[in-house]
Amino acid sequence: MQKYTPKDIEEKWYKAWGKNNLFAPSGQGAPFSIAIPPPNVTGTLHMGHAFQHSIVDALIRYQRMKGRKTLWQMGTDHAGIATQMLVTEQLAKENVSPSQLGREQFIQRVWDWKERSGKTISNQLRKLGASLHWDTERFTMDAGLSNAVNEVFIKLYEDGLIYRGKRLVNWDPLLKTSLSDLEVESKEEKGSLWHLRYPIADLEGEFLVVATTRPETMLGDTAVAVNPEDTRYKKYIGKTINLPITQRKIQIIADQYVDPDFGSGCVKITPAHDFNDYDVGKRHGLELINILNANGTLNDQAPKAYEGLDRFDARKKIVEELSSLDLIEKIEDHISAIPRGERTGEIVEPFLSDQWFVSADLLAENAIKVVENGEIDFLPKNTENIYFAWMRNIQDWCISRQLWWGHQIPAWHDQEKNIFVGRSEEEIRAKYSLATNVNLDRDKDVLDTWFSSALWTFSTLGWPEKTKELKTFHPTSVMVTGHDIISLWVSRMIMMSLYFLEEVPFKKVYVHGLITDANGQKMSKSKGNGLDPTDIIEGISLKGLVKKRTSNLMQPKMSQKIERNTIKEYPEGISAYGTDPLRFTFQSLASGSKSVSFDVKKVEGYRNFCNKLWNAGQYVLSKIEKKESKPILDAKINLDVNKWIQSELQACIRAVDFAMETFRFDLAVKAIYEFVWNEFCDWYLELTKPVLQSDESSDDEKNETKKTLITIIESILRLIHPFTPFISEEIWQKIPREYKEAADYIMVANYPISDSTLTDEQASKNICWLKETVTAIRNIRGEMDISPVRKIPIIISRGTEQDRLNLEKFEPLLKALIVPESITWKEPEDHNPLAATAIAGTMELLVPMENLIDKESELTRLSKELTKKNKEFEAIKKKLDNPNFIDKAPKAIVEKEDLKRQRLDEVIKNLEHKKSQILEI
RNA sequence: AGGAAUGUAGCUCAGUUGGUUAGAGCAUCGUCUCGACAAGGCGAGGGUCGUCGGUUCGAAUCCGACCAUUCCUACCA
Repeated sequence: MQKYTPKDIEEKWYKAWGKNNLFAPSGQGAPFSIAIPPPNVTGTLHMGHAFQHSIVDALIRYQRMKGRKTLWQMGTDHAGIATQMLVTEQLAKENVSPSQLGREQFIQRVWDWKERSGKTISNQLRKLGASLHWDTERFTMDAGLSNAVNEVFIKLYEDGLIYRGKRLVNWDPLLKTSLSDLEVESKEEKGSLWHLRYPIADLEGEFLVVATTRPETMLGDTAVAVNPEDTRYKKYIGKTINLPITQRKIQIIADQYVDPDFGSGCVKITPAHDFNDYDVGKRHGLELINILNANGTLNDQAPKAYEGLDRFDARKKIVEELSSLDLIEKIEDHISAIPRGERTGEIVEPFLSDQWFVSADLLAENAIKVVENGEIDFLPKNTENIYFAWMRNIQDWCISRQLWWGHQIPAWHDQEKNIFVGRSEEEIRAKYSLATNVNLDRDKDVLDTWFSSALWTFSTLGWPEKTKELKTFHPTSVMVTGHDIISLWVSRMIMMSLYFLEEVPFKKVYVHGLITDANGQKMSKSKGNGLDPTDIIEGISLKGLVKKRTSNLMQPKMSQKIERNTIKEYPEGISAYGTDPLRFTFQSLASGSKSVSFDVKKVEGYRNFCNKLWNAGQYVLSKIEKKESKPILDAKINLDVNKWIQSELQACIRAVDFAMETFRFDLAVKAIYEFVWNEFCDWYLELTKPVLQSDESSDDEKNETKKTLITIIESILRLIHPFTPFISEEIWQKIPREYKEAADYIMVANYPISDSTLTDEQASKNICWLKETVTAIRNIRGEMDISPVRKIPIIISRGTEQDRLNLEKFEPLLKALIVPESITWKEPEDHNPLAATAIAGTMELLVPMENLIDKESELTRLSKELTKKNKEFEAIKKKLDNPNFIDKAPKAIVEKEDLKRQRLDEVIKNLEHKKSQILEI
């Protein structure tokens, strides 16, 4: 028999599905669509992607099997900054700089790179089993989407929602581009606070002390501000400062912004290099002195000695010079939040430059409404707080980037700095009747990548054309994403879709957690704790893993530590667990919590589960022969075991449906896991063995059992398919056609629907009795170290009439599961031998002690059992002794408790009796 | 500073609207080649549900305070 080997069964099916066009929307059901959060075209699949796409694929496959016309729209984005950086780095290895190459050639290089590497992520998604519709794959830079971007830009400009202006923006001096607020990360870092003495003009020897974390910015100071109420400084307001080094004179002004209790109560004002100072400057009409070049060096506004110096070298020099002038009061250690570019890690500077902005207020207003009124639901509900918080305090969005890779802004400038926005130079010339001697230059900036991503749900469906796809699949059904992306992307999609289509982009936003390592640490290259989903699917040696984690480190010093940790955590590397177990693990983690820790041990557990399912499949298939299908399929179901497992299956289907409706993927897979392993494998399969093997069971019984076996496993496979597509397809394909749903592939078979007529409570009760009885005997075996194959005599005592009936009915099954030497029924009044006792219901199961059972161990066992039961009894007694409980609690509860008390009382008396009997020996 | 979330077994997490003895996986211990499965079977141990108070007949669950951790937003130069 073939062993479960994920690799052997996973590779072939994806191709088969694709060949048969199963990824394309089909059928007449209500549309269900999801737009993939576009991965970076030059990127690779990371754990977050794998997690996210596993969830989406489960949703998509579930709805597809439910008969919906299902589209999972594939596409990638151009990731302006990340991709431009990457290609620049490649060029650097050839000792070529982008400027040497020129804009056009550089862009060509990026396209070349995209052609080469763009397939990596697609292939990884295929490996993951993602049932994406590849035929309509889109890319943010392709012609159609670029056209959509232009249309949106032009319309927003014409409607007055896009404007251009000189503003202070976040500037990355390495990339020499602006960044939006959301692309800047501020973290606390150690630094210094320099307290500078600024000499007051005309007052020899008097100073104002200002503090700063960036001394070099003093070269751009145009004022010193104090609080107007500050009595210490009132007298200086209106006077001037001789700004050291520069020899400029700057005013002392009064502004409420200054906190008199912080530091000296004096603040240097540098309007061109600080966001707060910018506002102060505006209020007071201060001059803006920009002292920086785009690359972070000082410009000609700085004294000659400083011109051309890098900002941090300038800082050192300023401090030295001030120090030699005795103008430094003190230097303190200081921790402050340092803003860094998300991609480059470079310290971002507030920088004065011409930029394009989307004014956000109007767009935000509508976007807030649709979430408030429930047109869009966030799941889990509280994630909408992130959305509201950002939306209600929205700032205008800086959309221009000084990059080459991206959508070039469709605007032209003439000599007089007039701006013309349009589809092309020709169109503009015609529209504005510009003479041929007017020179037009195209704006050099490109748009923020998120500008094109904001159109994603509709641009990928063909907008601005009124396509059939757009009509059918928009608004999309769900957006699945991480909470870190709500402001950056989700909110902007909502704004754009509302403005341009007057409908929401999606009806639901499911926000999943962030994948961390097994210790709850964020996975990162620099910590060396990251995992590549491909390595979990295909396996990797320890050596390979160490190499992966330690190569291209920003801090090579970490290398040894990373290696040690890796050896400790994965001494054997990672074995090839396969896609299905990885996917099942991700589902089990999707509980709605904010962060989810990923442990390879979990994958191992679910790999074992897949193995279990595999073996169960083997067992069932081995019992079914094609040629006898007729009597099997015609069989009527009479046996309790068969009715019971059907009931359990129905309950499981209901649980899965409920979980899927509420986006609790963890509960969905848990329901399946428990049903398959704990009921189907542990009990049902074992119970079919005596029926199928025994000569005493009739052909009818055998046939109905075979029928049930195959029915249940076939349903299980369809039930589990959205979560583990490959193993389910593999086993399902081996089931002879006549036993299964009419479909060529399980992927497009119908999803199981729960059928309440298949629920049989009496059968379930009876099987429950059987399980309890078996468990009780197994407990004695286990505790008494009696080998499971050794035959033991069993006496059943104090049983009810129902117990006796059950015993009769299930004797063959009991015999198979508990391997008794004999089973004897005794009436309560009969004398019982000394025996080990177990309780099932109120019935006593006795295993006579002779030669089998040790007195001491049985006493321990009885005591343990007694303690448990007594504790329980006390708790119930306490309740029932409370008159308030009897009075106020619902009758049903009180009766239930009372019944429990009676039963326990009986059980305890029996146990005590047994104990005293043994003590007497 | 403001906002939000989390705290349940050694670890990672479930626990629907308050109502049996608070569950699972992994880890631990004992035991078993029993014809699907040692990637397994069978059995066992392990928890004052962060702390304190309140509401209630009854609280892991509802309310308040506190402690701890995490995230987001804004940062005082």
